[in-house]
Amino acid sequence: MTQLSISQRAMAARPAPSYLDGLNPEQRAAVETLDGPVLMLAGAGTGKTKALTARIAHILATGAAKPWLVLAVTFTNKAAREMRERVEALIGPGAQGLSWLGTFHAMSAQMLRRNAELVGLKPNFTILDTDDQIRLLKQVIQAENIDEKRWTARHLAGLIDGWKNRALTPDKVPQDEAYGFAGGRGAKLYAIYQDRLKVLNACDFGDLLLHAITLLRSNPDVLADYQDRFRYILVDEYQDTNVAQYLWLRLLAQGRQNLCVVGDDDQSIYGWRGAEVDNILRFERDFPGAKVIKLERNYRSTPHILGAASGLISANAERLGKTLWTDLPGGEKVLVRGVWDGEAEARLVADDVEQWRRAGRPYKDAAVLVRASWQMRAFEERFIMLGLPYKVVGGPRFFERAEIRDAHAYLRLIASEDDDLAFERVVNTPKRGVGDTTVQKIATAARAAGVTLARMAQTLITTDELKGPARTGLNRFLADLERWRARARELPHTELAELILDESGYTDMLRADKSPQAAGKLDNLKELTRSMGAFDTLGAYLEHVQLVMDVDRGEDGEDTVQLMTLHAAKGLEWPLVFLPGWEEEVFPSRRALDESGQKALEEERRLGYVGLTRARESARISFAANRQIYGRWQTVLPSRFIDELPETHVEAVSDTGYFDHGAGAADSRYAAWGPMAMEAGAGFGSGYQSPGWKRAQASGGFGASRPPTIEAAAKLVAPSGASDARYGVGDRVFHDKFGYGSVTAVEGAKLSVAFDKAGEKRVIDSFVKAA
DNA sequence: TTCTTCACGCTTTTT
DNA sequence: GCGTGAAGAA
Repeated sequence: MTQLSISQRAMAARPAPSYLDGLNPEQRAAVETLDGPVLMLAGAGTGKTKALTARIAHILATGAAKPWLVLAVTFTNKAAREMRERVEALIGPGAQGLSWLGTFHAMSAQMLRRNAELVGLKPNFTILDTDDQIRLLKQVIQAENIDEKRWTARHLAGLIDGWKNRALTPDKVPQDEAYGFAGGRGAKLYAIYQDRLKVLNACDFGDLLLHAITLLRSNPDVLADYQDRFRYILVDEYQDTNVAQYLWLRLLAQGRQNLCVVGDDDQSIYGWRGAEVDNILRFERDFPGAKVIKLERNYRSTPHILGAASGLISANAERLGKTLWTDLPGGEKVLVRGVWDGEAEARLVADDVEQWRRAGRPYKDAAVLVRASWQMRAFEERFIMLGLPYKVVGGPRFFERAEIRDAHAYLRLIASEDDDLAFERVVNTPKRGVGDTTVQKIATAARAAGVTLARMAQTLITTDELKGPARTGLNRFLADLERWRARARELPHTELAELILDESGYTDMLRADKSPQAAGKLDNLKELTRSMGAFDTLGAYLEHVQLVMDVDRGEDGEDTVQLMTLHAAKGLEWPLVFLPGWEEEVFPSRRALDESGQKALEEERRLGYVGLTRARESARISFAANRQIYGRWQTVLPSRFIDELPETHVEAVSDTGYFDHGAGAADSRYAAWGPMAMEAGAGFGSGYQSPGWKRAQASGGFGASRPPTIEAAAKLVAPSGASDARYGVGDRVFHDKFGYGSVTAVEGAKLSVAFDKAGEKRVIDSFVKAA
């Protein structure tokens, strides 16, 4: 008798198993509807994870299936970890043996390791990350004599990823798309790249899924085995699946049709990396007889927040449609505030946070969610100035840092000497006199002889092919590798890593580095050796980092304001949420709109919906009049999304204080916001429109090198005949004939102005007189 | 081989 | 405005 059936009997003895406690009728239906396909449409904050984990608990506890016969797929390792923990919390040891709970990629890798030969790989294949992928593609492009400045490896990598997301092998790439790269050689390069991967016994992330599909498609016995094995299949965040993942699932689910997918079409925000909202919109057609269960009761946010979010998302056309409701009390309206510029916005947010803190609330209950990571800088600067504790979530990932990748390359070389990409990465890091020319020489010879770089290097140092420092350096490098491999047998892998970093001169190189980042890099390497300690062997560690590009650094529990992108915020929640930068061009992002038009606009809107629904008690949107983007000042307009928020749930407030023009403004919502009113034609008083000068922006404005100041703006809107209005160097001016310019010198009433368009300087009398 | 200088281009991000 | 990356100089 297994432990499972004991706990099962214990469960059966009780009328209502505890994992069903506190579930509402819809959630309960989602848990207990076990036969046939199920689509759980779960709006934000409706207890989706709770229902999903309870469903797994239910399957296991009722004995419907053994844990190893349940396939549960997520997108991120974090989600997989959380799911496992929560199922364990619900039913205890019965959850052990959930060996098929993980990400699409990890599950694919698991299948491939068992049957690697069937797709032309060896079972110990390596998994390349984006960086390896790009370096390999660069080689392919060079080998084909293509201008790599015109056609970058990064661009090609993007195309290939896109094709792989759509499960397109090189022969299936549509003609017109292949023509988009290097004059029609896109598909050919893709094919060459795939050949190179095979030679290297390597996969990129897309390959994991693609090879798994190939494995299942071309081996009916393997497919039948998995179809039979997986009694129940569960998929989290179904709205984020791409075509390849859809095909993967369809193959596996075809047998028993016991597929339960959970998602929210309104929270699909990864279209740009291949996610197809269509998959969830189409589910009922793909799986006839599917039961659709909607979770609409929200346990997270106040009615005002839900109202604002619902109003916004209702502007989208392609929706399955849900109406979130809550019986939580009213709370405050969503605040919308206009500010002068990004700095003022950061000041405003920081002030709010301090007030929140003074009211006895913790910092960690507040989050700032931005559209793009460059927006974080202003907040960080302000927070640092005030000594306000904050934490950037996401950002450059630990395992993608150069020093960590270098260390890994050394370790990979110890584990398998034929890892060419690793060899190339560190053969001259730190510098040992083995430059590009030498590496090229080795690579050409290795390719010709059909051996690995390391092996060819070994051969070449015995000949006279290489001379001087190159030969000495390479010789020492190879001898080092040999010695480390020998030590690897007796030394624990953490100590081995330290030894390698020391003896290779890598730590010395960083110590000699005077740049401020060097110290951090050394810390990161320490962190690396520490995190290796959690694994028994070097091999186990490397397998882990290849798939799980994240390290559990256990820094939870710190009381800090959370600063992150909207994308990173999905699945999280806070009582107080700031949503800055709601301006056209920024959010919705102009780039997204340029690239994918209406489709992108809807996705941006969903992003706004995700942002709003993160808030439990208070959501505070803000927008600026002037924004520094890539070091250039621009005037910006409030986001169209602000207009789409239902007024009944929104409170518009001004914090500028300087430009309160009240009822005269075009839209009372922006009443207090000077520049907007100006743009809208509300005017700043009769004197503003003086002959020849349509508009004089404050210092700053278009393309200036310093931010506009309130004082300068006030000066420029001085009453008519204001020939005495004084300008400062750097002020922006606009002239009918010459367009925008900036003041380079002031002499009495004469201004020297450099006009942007004309590219020349002109001296003009004063701002009331046309030049 | 390595150091220096100029040009370019720039979201979101997981595996 | 800044970091990367490629081409020329030492």
